[in-house]
Formats: sequence, structure tokens, C-alpha cells
Amino acid sequence: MTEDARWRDHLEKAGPSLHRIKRHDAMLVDAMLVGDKAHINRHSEDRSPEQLVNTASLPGIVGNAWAMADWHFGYGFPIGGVVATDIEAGGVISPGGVGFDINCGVRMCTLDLEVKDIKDLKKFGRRLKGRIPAGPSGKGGVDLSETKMDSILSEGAKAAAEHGWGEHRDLIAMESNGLLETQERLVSERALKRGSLSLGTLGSGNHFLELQVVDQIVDKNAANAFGLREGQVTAMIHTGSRGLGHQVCSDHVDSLEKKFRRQGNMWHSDEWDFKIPDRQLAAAPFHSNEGQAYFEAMQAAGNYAFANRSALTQRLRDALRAHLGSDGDLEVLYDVCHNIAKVENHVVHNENCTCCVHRKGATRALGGDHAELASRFAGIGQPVLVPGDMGTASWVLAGPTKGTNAAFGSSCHGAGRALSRSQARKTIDAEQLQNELQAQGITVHANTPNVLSEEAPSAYKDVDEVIRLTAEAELARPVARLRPFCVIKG
DNA sequence: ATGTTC
Repeated sequence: MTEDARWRDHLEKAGPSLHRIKRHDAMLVDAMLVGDKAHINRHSEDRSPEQLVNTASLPGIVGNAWAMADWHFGYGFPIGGVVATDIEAGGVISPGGVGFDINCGVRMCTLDLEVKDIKDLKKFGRRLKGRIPAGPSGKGGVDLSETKMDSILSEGAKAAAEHGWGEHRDLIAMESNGLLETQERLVSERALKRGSLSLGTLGSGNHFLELQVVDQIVDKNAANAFGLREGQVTAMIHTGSRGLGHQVCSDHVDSLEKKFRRQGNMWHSDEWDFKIPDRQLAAAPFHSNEGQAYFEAMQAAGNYAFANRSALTQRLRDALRAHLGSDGDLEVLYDVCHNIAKVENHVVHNENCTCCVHRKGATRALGGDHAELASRFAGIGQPVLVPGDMGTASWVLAGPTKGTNAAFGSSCHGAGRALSRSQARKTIDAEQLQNELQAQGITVHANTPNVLSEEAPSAYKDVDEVIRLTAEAELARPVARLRPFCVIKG
């Protein structure tokens, strides 16, 4: 065993589908891995558990550092990571704990339709492809003047609705009502420029817009509350803050990393007098100027992402009206962030704590008695939207009926990659894959053949397995499984 | 994830 894999010496079972890495070396708290033995062994050759261990030494960390069941290697922090710091006790905020695609997230819409109600599905798919701009460029975005950009960054989905890129009634069906408070708009000119053309565009990689059909109801009570029934058509939009959020992250990662100098095998900040084991965990005390500058810019980028999912929903509504003569009674079920840091109150070791909860590839999962949740989710729990891959399934889960789960009210966010993009391109033939998916009744409109190969179901882990582990660890409970039939891919 | 190499 290498020095680097010391975490295995400290691993113990902590419950059903739950393992603990006991505090050792520079760790300030324990780290929790959601998964059974077999699941953890599948990570024997990647360094993501070490990344999780590293996060456990961040100043002000409280509770445990967590890795959700779909954890994998990321920039500094593992993707799937949940890290909470006590911001009244010098706790830090770290851009690497949020990720490059700030407020990447998922919106799910219910339609009062079954698949058979969509006549000439092939034609509808082509219409959607024509109206949903996809791919790395911002080509096809809405016309965003400087004034409108300001309102989007400060007011998120509400501003989008005011500009005609969303509906006001959708706001109550969004995490934080689609609005992250910002005092100042601290976003660089470069970030603004990158965002100027891409509002209302999907992006690339694992981002998508899918028409899905509810193929299995697991929790009838919750499904009723969520307005879901077997055979029903739903739409799922998975995208984030595009180049704008990426630039905000880059700006702050660059400036914060410069504040750390190597000292033995750690990195030290003279300014704040603390050490981190990996420079990519560069962080600032939440209440420092640097911490606040990042937080405000992150909020603004998060608002842009909410507005982006709103604008795409509006384009979907337009496409439905053009094809069906109505929008199919499309309603937003919920819209969640899975790359964000939030200030939240939690009880840690029986004491109230104002925490900065970093969720990087993790979804908030509020209990059904939480004040922020819309009343229709009372006694049920927050909808947790988990996008899978384009040939298998996505899932809707629910947070606890009341109270919070052990992971600061967090759950998983997806299937997680099994093959790297380059491995997938090398080994998966795009045309053959497209034919295979078509034979299963799944039409994929991909921007390029490479995207098809990279996003192949076999390039992903089994989302059903991630859901099973998440449920066994009692983080969230499965409500419904959704199967795609029409996929728009960047 | 990303104007996929400032």
C-alpha cells in the first residue's frame, strides 16, 4: 500500500451503505463515504478518497466531510463532496468546493401528456433540436443587453421572467426561489463577456434537455405530491452558468491559489495563517474580503444559471406550442443546484451552527418541514433530481419527510463517469450507439459524434446502483424512475 | 464543466 492510500487503514463500516474514514494526520474531522464495500473497492485506483480526506483539514470544517454515492475525482475537492464550515469560527469558503460550473443544476417539468399524445415525434425532436441551442459556443443565446445582464445577475429567475424568459409562477418551484442574494455584482468583465451571448443555451458535455417518460413509481404518496404518474411525459434540463460561471471560478481560484506557498507537504497562507494539503483547495475565511468577493460573484453566477434554465424552459414551451398548439400544461416540478455553496443553519454536535455548506456535485435534500419548501411538499420532502445517462434513466428522490439527513441535508447528483471522455471516444462508435439507442426508442440529437461517444451509457456508472446506495444510507428516498425518449445533447 | 490552450 502506498503512502497515498493511508485512508484505507482508517476505514470502517459506519452503517448500511456507509463507511467512515477516521480522522488521521492533518484531518480535523472524520470523512464519510456513501457506499458499501463493493462500491468503495471500485474506487481502488482513483485518488478521490484522498481528495475527500484532504478536505477534512479545511479550517473551520464541522461535522464530517462527505462523499455522496456518485463521488469521483475532481479539482481539489472530489465531485460528490459535501463540506460544511462554521463561518462564525473562521470557517472558509473555497471555489474548488463548488466547482467550475457554478450552479450547474437540474430542472424537471411535468407535462399533462403521454408519449402517444405527441404526434410525429421525429418531427418534434427536430423542432426541439432547432430551438434548443447546444454545444460549447453561445450561439443562439437570447439577446442580453448590459442592463438585462445586471438584472439577471442580481435577481436570477425573477429577472428572467420579467424579460419574458420564464414564468413568475415557476419561481416557487425552484431552490431558493431561483434567487441567490447578492450585495454587489462582483463579476469580472471577462466573465460578463463570456456570459453575454450564452443565456438560453445548453452547453456541452453531460448537459442535456430530455423528454422522458415516468417508467416506475416507487413512492406513491410522494409521486402524487410531485404530480407524477406512470406513463406520463416529463422534461429534464441539465445545465449551468456556462462560460460566465467558469470564468468566475477561474478568477477566484487563480487569485486564491497565489496566496498559498509550499511548506513541507502542505500549503500555507501567511495572510490567514492556515495550511491546506492541496493547493487546489485554496480557500479564504468566509468573512474575509476575498471570501466575500468569491461568495458574491458565485451568487451572481448562480443567478445566471437559474435564468439559463428558465430561458431554456421557455424555449421548450415555445416548441411544444408550435407542435401541439399548447404547452402540454408544462409545470416546473422543481429546479435544484448541484454545484453551490450555501449559508445554512445546522445542528452540529447538539449546537446550532451557521455553516457554509459546499455542495460540489451534490444536491440539497430538505426535509418536508423546512420553512423554505413550498407547502405542496410539506410532509413529503424536497424533490431531489438526479440526472442519469441518455440510455438508462434519471431519478426523482425526496428528502426526509421531516428534519434533516446526516449529510447536512444533501444527496447524490448523478451516475458519475466510468470512462474518461478520451477513453469513451476511443472505444465507442457513435453511429452504432445512435442506432442501438434508436432501437430502444431513444432518439438522440447530438451536436457532434464525439459527444455521443463521450456520453454513452457505458461511459457512466449504474445510476440505479447510486440511488440504491443513497437510499440505504438514508439520505433520500426514491420516488420515481424516468426513461428518456428524446435527447438533445451539447 | 470550459470561447475544450491566456
